[in-house]
Amino acid sequence: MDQPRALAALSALANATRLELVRMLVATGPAGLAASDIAARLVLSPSRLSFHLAALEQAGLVTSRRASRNIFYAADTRGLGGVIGYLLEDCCAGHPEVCACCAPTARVTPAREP
Amino acid sequence: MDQPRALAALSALANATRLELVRMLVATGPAGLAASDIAARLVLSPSRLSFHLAALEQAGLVTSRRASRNIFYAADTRGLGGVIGYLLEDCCAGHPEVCACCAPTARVTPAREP
DNA sequence: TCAACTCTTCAAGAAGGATTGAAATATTTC
DNA sequence: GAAATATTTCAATCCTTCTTGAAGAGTTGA
Repeated sequence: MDQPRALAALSALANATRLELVRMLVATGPAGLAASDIAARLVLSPSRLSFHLAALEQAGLVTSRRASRNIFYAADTRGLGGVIGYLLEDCCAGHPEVCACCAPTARVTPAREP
Repeated sequence: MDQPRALAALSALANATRLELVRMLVATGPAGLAASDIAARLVLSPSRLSFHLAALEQAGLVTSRRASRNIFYAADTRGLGGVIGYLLEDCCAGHPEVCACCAPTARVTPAREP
Protein backbone atom coordinates (compact mmCIF):
# COMPACT_ATOMS: atom_id res chain seq x y z
CA MET A 1 0.00 0.00 0.00
CA ASP A 2 1.60 3.22 -1.18
CA GLN A 3 0.54 6.78 -0.53
CA PRO A 4 -1.61 7.28 -3.65
CA ARG A 5 -3.55 4.11 -2.97
CA ALA A 6 -3.99 4.91 0.69
CA LEU A 7 -5.18 8.37 -0.27
CA ALA A 8 -7.64 6.90 -2.76
CA ALA A 9 -8.99 4.51 -0.14
CA LEU A 10 -9.26 7.23 2.50
CA SER A 11 -11.01 9.54 0.04
CA ALA A 12 -13.46 6.77 -0.77
CA LEU A 13 -14.12 6.15 2.93
CA ALA A 14 -14.57 9.86 3.62
CA ASN A 15 -18.21 9.85 2.55
CA ALA A 16 -21.19 8.89 4.70
CA THR A 17 -22.89 6.83 2.00
CA ARG A 18 -19.75 4.91 1.11
CA LEU A 19 -18.79 4.37 4.73
CA GLU A 20 -22.19 2.83 5.33
CA LEU A 21 -21.80 0.73 2.19
CA VAL A 22 -18.45 -0.60 3.36
CA ARG A 23 -19.78 -1.41 6.82
CA MET A 24 -22.75 -3.24 5.38
CA LEU A 25 -20.60 -5.24 2.97
CA VAL A 26 -18.01 -6.12 5.61
CA ALA A 27 -20.73 -7.31 7.95
CA THR A 28 -22.25 -9.35 5.14
CA GLY A 29 -19.05 -11.24 4.41
CA PRO A 30 -17.54 -12.74 1.27
CA ALA A 31 -20.90 -13.68 -0.26
CA GLY A 32 -21.68 -10.03 -0.77
CA LEU A 33 -24.99 -8.40 -1.57
CA ALA A 34 -26.84 -7.70 -4.81
CA ALA A 35 -26.93 -4.04 -5.77
CA SER A 36 -30.71 -4.08 -5.66
CA ASP A 37 -30.66 -5.39 -2.07
CA ILE A 38 -28.20 -2.69 -1.04
CA ALA A 39 -30.33 0.00 -2.71
CA ALA A 40 -33.41 -1.25 -0.90
CA ARG A 41 -31.69 -1.33 2.50
CA LEU A 42 -30.04 2.09 2.28
CA VAL A 43 -32.82 3.71 0.20
CA LEU A 44 -30.51 4.85 -2.59
CA SER A 45 -31.39 5.51 -6.20
CA PRO A 46 -29.81 3.06 -8.67
CA SER A 47 -27.54 5.66 -10.23
CA ARG A 48 -26.42 7.00 -6.88
CA LEU A 49 -25.64 3.52 -5.60
CA SER A 50 -23.79 2.63 -8.77
CA PHE A 51 -21.75 5.82 -8.52
CA HIS A 52 -20.61 5.08 -4.97
CA LEU A 53 -19.99 1.39 -5.55
CA ALA A 54 -17.85 2.26 -8.57
CA ALA A 55 -15.85 4.68 -6.41
CA LEU A 56 -15.28 1.99 -3.78
CA GLU A 57 -14.30 -0.57 -6.39
CA GLN A 58 -11.92 1.90 -8.04
CA ALA A 59 -10.34 2.50 -4.62
CA GLY A 60 -9.86 -1.23 -4.11
CA LEU A 61 -12.27 -1.51 -1.21
CA VAL A 62 -14.97 -3.67 -2.79
CA THR A 63 -15.16 -6.33 -5.51
CA SER A 64 -18.02 -7.17 -7.85
CA ARG A 65 -19.20 -10.26 -9.69
CA ARG A 66 -22.19 -10.81 -11.87
CA ALA A 67 -24.58 -13.66 -11.08
CA SER A 68 -27.41 -13.85 -13.56
CA ARG A 69 -29.17 -10.51 -13.65
CA ASN A 70 -27.71 -9.36 -10.36
CA ILE A 71 -24.30 -7.94 -9.61
CA PHE A 72 -23.02 -8.86 -6.17
CA TYR A 73 -20.69 -6.58 -4.28
CA ALA A 74 -18.45 -7.68 -1.42
CA ALA A 75 -15.86 -5.95 0.73
CA ASP A 76 -12.30 -6.38 -0.53
CA THR A 77 -10.52 -7.58 2.57
CA ARG A 78 -7.11 -7.02 1.01
CA GLY A 79 -7.83 -3.39 0.26
CA LEU A 80 -9.39 -2.78 3.64
CA GLY A 81 -6.53 -4.47 5.45
CA GLY A 82 -4.07 -2.53 3.33
CA VAL A 83 -5.33 0.89 4.23
CA ILE A 84 -5.60 -0.06 7.89
CA GLY A 85 -2.07 -1.37 7.72
CA TYR A 86 -0.91 1.86 6.12
CA LEU A 87 -2.49 3.87 8.93
CA LEU A 88 -1.05 1.62 11.61
CA GLU A 89 2.33 1.72 9.95
CA ASP A 90 2.33 5.47 10.18
CA CYS A 91 0.89 5.49 13.67
CA CYS A 92 3.24 2.94 15.10
CA ALA A 93 6.47 4.21 13.57
CA GLY A 94 8.55 4.67 16.68
CA HIS A 95 5.52 5.23 18.87
CA PRO A 96 3.69 1.95 19.39
CA GLU A 97 1.54 3.48 22.12
CA VAL A 98 -0.44 5.32 19.46
CA CYS A 99 -2.32 2.29 18.27
CA ALA A 100 -2.17 0.35 21.51
CA CYS A 101 -5.87 1.06 22.00
CA CYS A 102 -6.97 -1.04 19.07
CA ALA A 103 -4.13 -3.48 18.47
CA PRO A 104 -2.35 -4.00 21.79
CA THR A 105 -0.11 -6.81 20.62
CA ALA A 106 0.09 -6.10 16.91
CA ARG A 107 3.46 -6.11 15.28
CA VAL A 108 4.73 -2.62 14.61
CA THR A 109 5.36 -3.01 10.89
CA PRO A 110 2.33 -4.45 9.12
CA ALA A 111 2.55 -6.83 6.22
CA ARG A 112 3.02 -5.39 2.75
CA GLU A 113 1.72 -6.72 -0.50
CA PRO A 114 4.23 -8.83 -2.48
CA MET B 1 -15.82 7.23 18.21
CA ASP B 2 -19.15 7.67 16.44
CA GLN B 3 -19.86 7.88 12.74
CA PRO B 4 -19.74 11.68 12.38
CA ARG B 5 -16.36 11.85 14.13
CA ALA B 6 -14.96 8.97 12.14
CA LEU B 7 -16.19 10.64 8.98
CA ALA B 8 -14.57 13.92 9.99
CA ALA B 9 -11.28 12.18 10.71
CA LEU B 10 -11.35 10.23 7.45
CA SER B 11 -12.19 13.39 5.51
CA ALA B 12 -9.26 15.12 7.15
CA LEU B 13 -6.95 12.24 6.28
CA ALA B 14 -8.19 12.12 2.68
CA ASN B 15 -5.83 14.87 1.55
CA ALA B 16 -2.21 14.46 0.51
CA THR B 17 -0.96 17.49 2.42
CA ARG B 18 -2.76 16.54 5.63
CA LEU B 19 -1.76 12.90 5.37
CA GLU B 20 1.86 13.98 5.12
CA LEU B 21 1.35 16.33 8.06
CA VAL B 22 -0.06 13.55 10.21
CA ARG B 23 2.75 11.17 9.28
CA MET B 24 5.35 13.79 10.12
CA LEU B 25 3.76 14.64 13.44
CA VAL B 26 3.29 11.00 14.43
CA ALA B 27 6.91 10.28 13.63
CA THR B 28 7.97 13.32 15.64
CA GLY B 29 6.19 12.20 18.78
CA PRO B 30 4.51 14.01 21.65
CA ALA B 31 6.93 16.95 21.59
CA GLY B 32 5.48 18.06 18.29
CA LEU B 33 6.87 20.54 15.80
CA ALA B 34 6.60 24.30 15.47
CA ALA B 35 4.44 25.43 12.57
CA SER B 36 7.40 27.25 11.04
CA ASP B 37 9.47 24.05 11.08
CA ILE B 38 6.67 22.12 9.42
CA ALA B 39 6.25 24.79 6.78
CA ALA B 40 9.97 24.70 6.04
CA ARG B 41 10.08 20.92 5.76
CA LEU B 42 7.02 20.50 3.55
CA VAL B 43 7.50 23.79 1.67
CA LEU B 44 4.03 25.11 2.49
CA SER B 45 2.91 28.71 2.67
CA PRO B 46 1.93 29.88 6.17
CA SER B 47 -1.74 30.27 5.30
CA ARG B 48 -1.91 26.91 3.59
CA LEU B 49 -0.26 25.18 6.52
CA SER B 50 -2.53 26.93 8.99
CA PHE B 51 -5.58 25.91 6.98
CA HIS B 52 -4.64 22.23 6.99
CA LEU B 53 -3.50 22.16 10.61
CA ALA B 54 -6.79 23.74 11.66
CA ALA B 55 -8.65 21.05 9.72
CA LEU B 56 -6.68 18.31 11.45
CA GLU B 57 -7.19 19.87 14.86
CA GLN B 58 -10.92 20.27 14.20
CA ALA B 59 -11.04 16.58 13.27
CA GLY B 60 -9.33 15.64 16.55
CA LEU B 61 -6.18 14.33 14.89
CA VAL B 62 -3.66 16.89 16.16
CA THR B 63 -3.27 19.09 19.20
CA SER B 64 -1.60 22.48 19.52
CA ARG B 65 0.13 24.42 22.28
CA ARG B 66 1.78 27.77 22.21
CA ALA B 67 5.37 28.10 23.43
CA SER B 68 6.61 31.65 23.21
CA ARG B 69 6.22 32.87 19.65
CA ASN B 70 5.86 29.38 18.24
CA ILE B 71 2.83 27.13 18.18
CA PHE B 72 3.73 23.47 18.41
CA TYR B 73 1.57 20.82 16.80
CA ALA B 74 1.57 17.16 17.78
CA ALA B 75 -0.41 14.13 16.66
CA ASP B 76 -3.44 13.42 18.86
CA THR B 77 -2.94 9.78 19.71
CA ARG B 78 -6.46 9.46 21.08
CA GLY B 79 -8.03 10.72 17.88
CA LEU B 80 -5.79 8.62 15.69
CA GLY B 81 -6.39 5.52 17.77
CA GLY B 82 -10.10 6.27 17.73
CA VAL B 83 -10.49 6.34 13.99
CA ILE B 84 -8.31 3.25 13.59
CA GLY B 85 -10.43 1.54 16.21
CA TYR B 86 -13.57 2.55 14.37
CA LEU B 87 -12.25 1.06 11.15
CA LEU B 88 -11.11 -2.11 12.86
CA GLU B 89 -14.42 -2.40 14.64
CA ASP B 90 -16.21 -2.35 11.32
CA CYS B 91 -13.68 -4.57 9.66
CA CYS B 92 -13.58 -7.18 12.36
CA ALA B 93 -17.30 -7.46 13.00
CA GLY B 94 -17.77 -11.14 12.46
CA HIS B 95 -14.84 -11.37 10.09
CA PRO B 96 -11.59 -11.10 12.04
CA GLU B 97 -9.57 -12.22 9.05
CA VAL B 98 -10.05 -8.79 7.50
CA CYS B 99 -7.65 -7.02 9.81
CA ALA B 100 -5.46 -10.02 10.53
CA CYS B 101 -2.82 -8.52 8.26
CA CYS B 102 -2.14 -5.58 10.54
CA ALA B 103 -3.25 -6.73 13.98
CA PRO B 104 -2.96 -10.50 14.09
CA THR B 105 -3.67 -10.85 17.78
CA ALA B 106 -5.71 -7.74 18.43
CA ARG B 107 -8.97 -8.09 20.25
CA VAL B 108 -11.90 -7.96 17.87
CA THR B 109 -13.79 -5.14 19.56
CA PRO B 110 -11.51 -2.18 20.19
CA ALA B 111 -11.75 0.03 23.23
CA ARG B 112 -14.27 2.87 23.22
CA GLU B 113 -13.98 6.20 24.89
CA PRO B 114 -15.71 6.42 28.30
C1' DT C 1 -37.93 -11.75 -30.45
C1' DC C 2 -40.38 -9.09 -27.13
C1' DA C 3 -40.79 -7.54 -22.64
C1' DA C 4 -39.26 -7.20 -18.00
C1' DC C 5 -35.62 -6.72 -14.86
C1' DT C 6 -31.06 -5.02 -13.27
C1' DC C 7 -27.54 -2.04 -13.34
C1' DT C 8 -24.51 1.51 -15.52
C1' DT C 9 -23.48 5.71 -18.01
C1' DC C 10 -24.14 10.38 -19.23
C1' DA C 11 -24.94 15.45 -18.82
C1' DA C 12 -26.22 19.36 -15.97
C1' DG C 13 -26.49 21.85 -11.92
C1' DA C 14 -25.42 22.50 -6.93
C1' DA C 15 -22.31 22.29 -3.13
C1' DG C 16 -18.06 21.88 -0.65
C1' DG C 17 -12.93 22.01 -0.39
C1' DA C 18 -8.20 23.92 -1.76
C1' DT C 19 -5.00 27.63 -2.99
C1' DT C 20 -3.37 32.28 -3.08
C1' DG C 21 -2.01 36.75 -1.36
C1' DA C 22 -3.07 40.48 1.60
C1' DA C 23 -4.33 42.00 6.04
C1' DA C 24 -4.89 41.21 11.00
C1' DT C 25 -3.54 39.25 15.60
C1' DA C 26 -0.30 37.68 19.11
C1' DT C 27 4.34 37.52 21.14
C1' DT C 28 9.00 38.84 22.01
C1' DT C 29 13.03 41.88 21.67
C1' DC C 30 15.29 46.21 21.32
C1' DG D 1 6.50 51.86 22.56
C1' DA D 2 8.24 50.30 17.99
C1' DA D 3 10.00 46.76 15.23
C1' DA D 4 10.46 41.98 14.17
C1' DT D 5 8.77 37.33 14.30
C1' DA D 6 5.13 33.78 14.02
C1' DT D 7 0.70 32.45 12.90
C1' DT D 8 -4.14 33.10 11.76
C1' DT D 9 -8.02 35.06 9.24
C1' DC D 10 -10.30 36.74 5.22
C1' DA D 11 -11.99 37.07 0.45
C1' DA D 12 -11.72 35.59 -4.25
C1' DT D 13 -11.02 32.02 -7.43
C1' DC D 14 -10.64 27.49 -9.04
C1' DC D 15 -11.38 22.63 -8.93
C1' DT D 16 -13.52 18.46 -7.58
C1' DT D 17 -17.27 15.86 -5.92
C1' DC D 18 -22.18 14.76 -5.24
C1' DT D 19 -26.91 14.38 -6.77
C1' DT D 20 -30.59 13.87 -10.04
C1' DG D 21 -33.12 12.19 -13.93
C1' DA D 22 -33.05 10.26 -18.41
C1' DA D 23 -31.12 7.14 -21.56
C1' DG D 24 -28.32 3.00 -22.65
C1' DA D 25 -26.59 -1.91 -22.14
C1' DG D 26 -26.67 -6.74 -20.39
C1' DT D 27 -29.58 -10.78 -18.92
C1' DT D 28 -33.48 -13.77 -18.47
C1' DG D 29 -38.04 -15.89 -19.37
C1' DA D 30 -42.29 -16.11 -22.17
